[in-house]
Amino acid sequence: MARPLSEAKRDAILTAAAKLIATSGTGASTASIAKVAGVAEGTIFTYFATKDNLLNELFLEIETDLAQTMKIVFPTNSDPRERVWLIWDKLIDWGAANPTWCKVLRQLKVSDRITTETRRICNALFHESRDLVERSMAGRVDPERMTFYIDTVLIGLADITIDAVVISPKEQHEQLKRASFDLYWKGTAA
Amino acid sequence: MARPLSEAKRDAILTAAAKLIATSGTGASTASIAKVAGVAEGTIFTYFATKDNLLNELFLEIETDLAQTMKIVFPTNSDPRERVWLIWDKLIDWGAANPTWCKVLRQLKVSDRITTETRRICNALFHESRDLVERSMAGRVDPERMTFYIDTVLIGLADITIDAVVISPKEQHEQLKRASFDLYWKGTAA
Amino acid sequence: MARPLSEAKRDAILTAAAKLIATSGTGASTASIAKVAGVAEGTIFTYFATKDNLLNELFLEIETDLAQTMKIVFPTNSDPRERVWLIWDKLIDWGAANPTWCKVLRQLKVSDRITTETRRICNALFHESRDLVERSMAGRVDPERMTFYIDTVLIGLADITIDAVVISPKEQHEQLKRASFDLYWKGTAA
Amino acid sequence: MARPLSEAKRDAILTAAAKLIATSGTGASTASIAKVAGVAEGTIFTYFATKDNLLNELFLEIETDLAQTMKIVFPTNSDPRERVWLIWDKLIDWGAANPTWCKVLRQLKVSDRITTETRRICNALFHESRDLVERSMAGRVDPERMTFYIDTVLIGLADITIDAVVISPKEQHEQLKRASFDLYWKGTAA
DNA sequence: TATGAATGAGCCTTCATTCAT
DNA sequence: AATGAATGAAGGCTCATTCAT
Repeated sequence: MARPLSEAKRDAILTAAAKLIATSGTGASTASIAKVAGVAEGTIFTYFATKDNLLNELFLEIETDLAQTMKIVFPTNSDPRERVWLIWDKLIDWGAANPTWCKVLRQLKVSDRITTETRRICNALFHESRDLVERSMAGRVDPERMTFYIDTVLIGLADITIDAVVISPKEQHEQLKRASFDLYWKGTAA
Repeated sequence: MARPLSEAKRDAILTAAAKLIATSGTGASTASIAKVAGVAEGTIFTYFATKDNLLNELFLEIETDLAQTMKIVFPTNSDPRERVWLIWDKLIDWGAANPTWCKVLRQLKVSDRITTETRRICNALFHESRDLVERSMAGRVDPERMTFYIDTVLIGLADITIDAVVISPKEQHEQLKRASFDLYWKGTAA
Repeated sequence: MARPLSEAKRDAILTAAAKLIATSGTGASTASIAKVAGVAEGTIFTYFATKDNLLNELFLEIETDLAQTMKIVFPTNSDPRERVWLIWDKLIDWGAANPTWCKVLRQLKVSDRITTETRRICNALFHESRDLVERSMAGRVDPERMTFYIDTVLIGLADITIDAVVISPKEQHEQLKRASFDLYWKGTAA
Repeated sequence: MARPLSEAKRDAILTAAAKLIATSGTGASTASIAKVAGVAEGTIFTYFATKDNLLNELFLEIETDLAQTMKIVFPTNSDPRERVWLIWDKLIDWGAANPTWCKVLRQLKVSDRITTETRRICNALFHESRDLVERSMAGRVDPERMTFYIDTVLIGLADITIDAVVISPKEQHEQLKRASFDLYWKGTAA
């Protein structure tokens, strides 16, 4: 066999792409990505068929990592509030720890180069965590509003919080996290 | 230089730009914008020095319109909750009425082609309304959290709601508006 | 109105393309064509949507010129042999006078970048001349072989002769022309 | 360096190249050739130094096969006409049996990637058959026209006939072969 | 020797901008 | 001022060839 495809090189390309897309948007050129990744311009296309493909894979990669982060084993006897809090905590911390990825996500979410298929797959990744939240909220939330409060507001509010966290000094992170969670928990009560 | 002759032509260009940027992002070509606007390719550059300039002007234009919408004369004897509700109501309605502009805003907010100067000016536009909200919330919100709840969450949650409203059937609009306001009002209480 | 599209520039591009395709085939780069034509690389695409389009237009242009050449007004009382000879004469002379175009034709005829539609149009150009030949040959040629002798052999033999003429010294041109015509005329007799 | 180990692999590459060049011209990529041949991309370059080298070898291979076909032992007491006919017969049949090779030949003949040296070698391959034809034609053809009729027209007319045969239903092959031979034989008579 | 990932020059095309009309 | 042809610097992608395995 010849030189095998290198996972390291693939990652270098994705990392370089993330770095550049975070600051310049999807307009970042494949040439610049190759340069930052330390590979030849053509090499990008042995790992990704097209630039759009690269963009979609990057989106998938980041969302998968985020979804992974949210898969939590709850302590026994934890109450609903604690459970949602644990997820919230993880979510915001992930954002604070991966500011570049957050910026990339914001860029890619509004890009028409991410296919509906990719979006569908990503949504599915969060299915489990989502249902966990729903079960934890059941009973204390108006059922008519449940979908909106979980699928739209939860993710949205977390994004907002992450954005705020990323540009804040570290000592305020916990405070912001608590503030947004409080708002969400109190606000969603029937 | 004096004001360009045709205000109508300038508007046509901005409208065309909005339409195209909403769907294709800032990558929409000046040629395509000119075509949709019904003017020659070169004409764009008699109204806007560069494409970036056009983008910034468009951003400003939309934000100005939105800020205008939020300038409300409150009924005498209206209570704080009612006041914030009125602003909320206007905000969401504006989004529902201007879905294209909302999409444009989402694109431009994450673009590095909008200068910090432009962003600064836009922020200033909302100063008055912002203070109005602050005065209405004073007393019932933890002062430490006030800034975060107003400057970050209010706008952010409104955006989220607008996005949800835009893709929903009309008969759900009021419901969503109420749901998000309830969440915000109850959630921000100390 | 702005600068009008320049027929001269279009011709310069086609001429440059012909020159380069004659020697390097359809692989001649658009950049090299632009350089030889004395225009910017981008200008090619204001005159031709794609390279394939340029290729097809070039093919059409050359074939049209050749078809024009073959539209002859015969002297009154000219006999069939003389008529076919006059066409033959024009055909070979055209080839001798336009060696570059001949080479281009040879390249483009075997290229899959010339569409069947273009080929159809070109065939139609020669319809009139073709029928003239058929009428002149009627009676002295086996009807079963007529199509083959006209549509396939006439054009083919002329091509062969032109190729030979192009690489021969001028004083042999008439000789070669006579030789191939004699072969054709005698050979096709029933 | 000695002969590469696998003659079969070399043939597979040449066959694949022929198949692809017949349809796409010399622009067929070495990668696509490797794929069709069932070998690795790099393997092509252990058998052929460059793509141009592969092209030239392919040309040589096909022409050699054709030349082989034309080496005929004539029946004793065969007259001149019969001899030329036998060669003609073989020539056209070879074309009908090898349509892909014919298309390749047409592509390569007009390509500047086939060196003059390769062309010289190929011409030499047909020397014997050519002289056979010349001897058979001697006496009944104008000596001044002999070279043109044999070196240019014979091969050219055969090509034309082959092209026609290849696109015709099988039951017309003999007819076309006779028609073109008749034309040639009668046409070349002094 | 065979493999196929890696390379980077080069290709066609797009596009913001300029400028002749 | 308005037009749209002209420009040439990128951009995404392909490909012959090299080279590590």
